[in-house]
Amino acid sequence: MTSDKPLRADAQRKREALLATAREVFDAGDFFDLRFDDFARLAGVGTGTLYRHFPTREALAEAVYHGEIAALCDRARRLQATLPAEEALATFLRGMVDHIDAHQGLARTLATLMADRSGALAEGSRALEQAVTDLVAAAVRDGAVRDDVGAGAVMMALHGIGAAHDRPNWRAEADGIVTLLLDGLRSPHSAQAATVSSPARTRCDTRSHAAGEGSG
Amino acid sequence: MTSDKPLRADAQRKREALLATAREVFDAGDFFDLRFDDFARLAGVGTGTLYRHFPTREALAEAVYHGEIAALCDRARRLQATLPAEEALATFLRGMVDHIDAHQGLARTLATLMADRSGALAEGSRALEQAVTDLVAAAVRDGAVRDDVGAGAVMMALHGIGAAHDRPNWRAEADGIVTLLLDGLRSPHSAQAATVSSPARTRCDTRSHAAGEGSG
DNA sequence: TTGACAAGTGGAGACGACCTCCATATTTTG
DNA sequence: CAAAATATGGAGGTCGTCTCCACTTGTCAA
Repeated sequence: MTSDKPLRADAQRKREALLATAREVFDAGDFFDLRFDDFARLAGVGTGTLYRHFPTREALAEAVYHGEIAALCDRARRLQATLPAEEALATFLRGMVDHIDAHQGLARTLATLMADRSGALAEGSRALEQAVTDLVAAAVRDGAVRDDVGAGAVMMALHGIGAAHDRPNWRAEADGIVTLLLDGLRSPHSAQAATVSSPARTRCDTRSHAAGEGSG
Repeated sequence: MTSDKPLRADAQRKREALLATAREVFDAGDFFDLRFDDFARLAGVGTGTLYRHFPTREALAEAVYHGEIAALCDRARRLQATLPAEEALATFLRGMVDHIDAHQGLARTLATLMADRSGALAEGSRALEQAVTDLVAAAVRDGAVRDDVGAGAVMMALHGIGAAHDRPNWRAEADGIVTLLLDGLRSPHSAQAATVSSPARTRCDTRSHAAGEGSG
């Protein structure tokens, strides 16, 4: 699908130029402030050419995103090959935060795109998701991590970390959420799960509520 | 700023009409597919009137969002008043998932808006954030929850849950992430033994401790 | 090298959404 | 009731998006 027809030399060159420019603008976080036409001029091509290569803004974003994802998946694989499963997962997640931190603009752009119902990035995400799934699955197999919560939850959390890029205290909070995830994953459900939802405790509650939950 | 000048009777009526329409469209998830002008026609007002009341799409969204937030904050306060801190937090988070689940369209719209750098919703979010912060703080005071991870991380996770609305397995994953958060929050890092001193919970705690503490 | 065909280019201009402006209508006040 | 203040609505200006096609550039066979 990606290379059905070999591009002509100049076409390839223009395409690269567009991608390079896109990457820059992406990283600067100006992706949505820039008229799409100006984009072309900035890359030194005509509007027609821009649209020929990338029919929509999202298509362009997707192309940039693709490389990004590939790198991250690579990293996941390397970690999984060289570290114990649990540690690989932890390192990967921490690394994701570092990565997003180092590419705020890109993160912001991706967040915006993800929110769009276009789903242009959904496909690209799938690869990343597979990597995360593998990491979690390995940790589960090791018995280092509970098996009643899928990797999807972790993906969702990553999603949130990326989406919340503009929070003033982002870095600390992102680290916090990763910590919570990892601690939460270390199978507490077999031992202490009863703490909150157990009948034992509910009965005890009578003390405080009575008026409690009736009103949904 | 919200009510500097008392609106004229008809103005108030039009405003309500717009808000009602907005709420519908919001819930249907069509908020961004609809031409802003058509919005006016749909509510039975002219474009001029629409823009007079809500200068931008975001302003309109913010107005809708505001009521939503108020309701959620109310709920948080009620829970906090009637349940032990830890349970209040847990119930609130589970309830948030229910709420978002029941209002997918709204969730999607909000996610899109949040991603926008406009920050139009930042102010509205602040109230919700305060509510969450209070819930967490109370749980920390009770010793039911670790104190080295702020409420911000929880907000970020909620953000993610809302933002990831279009994942096929959304509900299960959202539940999963909440579970991870809650389990992660139950102070695994500072030993729970030290916290029994908290007066509010002590009386009741003896029982649940007896049930859950064995494995410490 | 050269000719001929395929592949690609670029920017003028059609299109359509967003928003402003003001003549007119409605409410409130004296 | 008249006048003043306030609000309405939609025609039309503005500006970004995207299409279209006359022209340029690359490729390949002889």
